[in-house]
Amino acid sequence: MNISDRKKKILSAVIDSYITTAEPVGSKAIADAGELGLSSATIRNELAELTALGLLEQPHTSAGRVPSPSGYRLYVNELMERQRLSMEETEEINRSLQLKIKQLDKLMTDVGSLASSLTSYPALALAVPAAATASRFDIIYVDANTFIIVVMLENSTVHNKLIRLPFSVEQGMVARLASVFNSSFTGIPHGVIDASLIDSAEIACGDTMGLVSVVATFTIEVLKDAAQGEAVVTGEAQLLRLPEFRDPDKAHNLMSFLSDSSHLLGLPAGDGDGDIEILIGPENVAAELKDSSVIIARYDAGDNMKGIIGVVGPTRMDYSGVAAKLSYIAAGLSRLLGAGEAPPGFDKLQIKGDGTNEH
Amino acid sequence: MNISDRKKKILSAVIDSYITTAEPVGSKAIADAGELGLSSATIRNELAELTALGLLEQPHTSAGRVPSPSGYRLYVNELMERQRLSMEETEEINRSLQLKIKQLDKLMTDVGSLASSLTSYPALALAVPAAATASRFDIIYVDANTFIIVVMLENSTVHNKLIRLPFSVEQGMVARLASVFNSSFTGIPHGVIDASLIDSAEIACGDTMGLVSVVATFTIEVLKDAAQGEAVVTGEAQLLRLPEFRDPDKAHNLMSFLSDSSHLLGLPAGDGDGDIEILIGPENVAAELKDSSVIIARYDAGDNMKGIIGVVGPTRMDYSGVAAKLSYIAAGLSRLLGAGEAPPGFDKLQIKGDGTNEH
DNA sequence: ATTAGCACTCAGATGGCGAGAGTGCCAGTG
DNA sequence: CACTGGCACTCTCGCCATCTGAGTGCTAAT
Repeated sequence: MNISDRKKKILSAVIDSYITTAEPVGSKAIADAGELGLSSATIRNELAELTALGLLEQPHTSAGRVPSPSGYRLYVNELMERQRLSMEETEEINRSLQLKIKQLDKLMTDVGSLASSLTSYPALALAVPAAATASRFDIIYVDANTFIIVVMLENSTVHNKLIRLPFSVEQGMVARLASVFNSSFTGIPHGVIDASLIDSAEIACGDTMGLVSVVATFTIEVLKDAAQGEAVVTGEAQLLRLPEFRDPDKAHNLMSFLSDSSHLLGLPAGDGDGDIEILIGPENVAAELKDSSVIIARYDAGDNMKGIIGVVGPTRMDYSGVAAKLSYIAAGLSRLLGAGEAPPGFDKLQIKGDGTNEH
Repeated sequence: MNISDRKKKILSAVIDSYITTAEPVGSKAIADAGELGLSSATIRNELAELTALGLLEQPHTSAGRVPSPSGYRLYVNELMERQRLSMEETEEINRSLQLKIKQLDKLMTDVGSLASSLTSYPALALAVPAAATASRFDIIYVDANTFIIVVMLENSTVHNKLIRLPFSVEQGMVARLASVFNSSFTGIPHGVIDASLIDSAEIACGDTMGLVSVVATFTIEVLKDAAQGEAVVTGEAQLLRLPEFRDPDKAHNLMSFLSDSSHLLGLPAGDGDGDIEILIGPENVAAELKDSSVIIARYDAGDNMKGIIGVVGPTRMDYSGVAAKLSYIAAGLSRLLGAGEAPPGFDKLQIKGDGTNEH
């Protein structure tokens, strides 16, 4: 798409204004701003051409212009100014992250709510499926036929599951079980544990009741769960603040979609660290997101700890501000979690997304 | 409040109808239903008196009647039929609970979403503060100055925290640390661990770097967190389904209130198992809930595992249906978590809440 | 190439009107 | 005396017509 410099400026002006006001913007408003030194008539002509090019849209004949998804795309790809965070903002993020990171089990939720409160949009945080490999087992005896299996993975997360058996097991057996599991099933990637491994463990343990195989089944479940990743959404209420979601049905649609996290697990994937991906309106595959935008940033702190944080909002979004914040959070996460690897700065940030499926 | 039998029937009729339609109900509608064999004029007179008593309200002079909070209170206390769940429903709940309960760390969330999907209202689940006592420690070595402390509590929950030190520690030390913690700090209720205990552990361990005290500080934090209880809210999107929350501002208010779980931790408390508490409109202390109702059920599976599940909705709520479901879920939870204690049936259910702060 | 001017369009606000639902009250009835 | 039929009254809501103003596209002038 090759368009004149002046058109680009005008497009930017429309988008900047629309992003903050959510009102269609007219030629007069742009002329009055005085940035361009052109009369409203001239701008009107340009607006008409931009509309013909599909970069702007007109809600109705006598309204101002509104950016189309392709308009946003162009803006994001070429026009948008990279925003730098202020000292205070970066410090605040660093500080919050330091605190959050200490509680690994609530990490996702916490980082999500950090992102949400920082951007004022609903945020999503997900951990990308990883090869789940156990690094240690613990089995806690609760009563004769109940115990809890605690599995620590190589990615330093801890998972647990309650097991209830139809027969009773004495405490000593449970301890033996734990040690057998520790020697037989650690360091083996999920998926590789098969019947033969279980059999040999059973023999090693002198188990006659099929106990090992029962517990192994549970263990595999735990690993499977862990390998499946995790997704949380926070700050959904933020949606209702936005004029585009004053229609409760629209808001309800999107919120129910978001609250089923399985939808999110499918969504993104991909590698890279610190880079941003922006999906504008119809570029989203899910129908429920067709007139929303999603901005995601990847974090990556070694093989087993990586994922995505992002926000969801209307196509009218502060792309550059949100991208900057998310990118910074993701980079901070990578740095703090990864044992002292080099932190990729915001400068290295690359905006991805080619807009091939513009409509 | 002493009112004629006929008035009670009429009040019930109004409430039943209003609960399902959300429309003010008029005398004719009640007369036409034919349950009472009275003419609309008679019912009109009764309605006028019920309104004078403050049990009903009139949105405007020529509208039907709407139950007032006191009206609901009376209904809940005296009029409401206890609803029995169908065979299918109880089975479904039991089945879901069996599954959910296996993942202790996600228990709250899962039970919350069970309650929410069953009742079609936003649900809240909280674990009541308990005396947090560790039953086992594990320390996982990540690298020379990073490790994870895993604490298992007597209530069979597992917590963990990342520790990063400014100096390095060799792996052997970490193992020794774990064993000292296991012998010194297990079985001791949170709050009792003090400086002298830490000192003696330090000596037992031969620690010269203050390592024990650092880790102990973290441990106490974990215990403190655990003792503080946990609250989750699920299914907030359900609110938007309801006519009373079609106003986005109202919905936003309530949703933001709910999304800050600290508000909820304050709310209920109290003991009892399986019994229901209903807070109608202004009976709620929090201003944000003044025109909503909250129904909660308590579960209690021994000293360390108890809490509350509940739902939030408009005052126009299916009190009896929701109460029955919550009560059943709570009882099931008590039964499944508590090691085989007697399950309190729905028959034993008591409705609490005296409505003293009616307006 | 730009701009001033002008006729035109259309969404949204405003106000009046009628329909309908529901009420309160009164007079009549078993 | 409790109940009912009837009636006048009230008030909301939806509908329609009107008006206003923002914004456009086009044309003619600079």
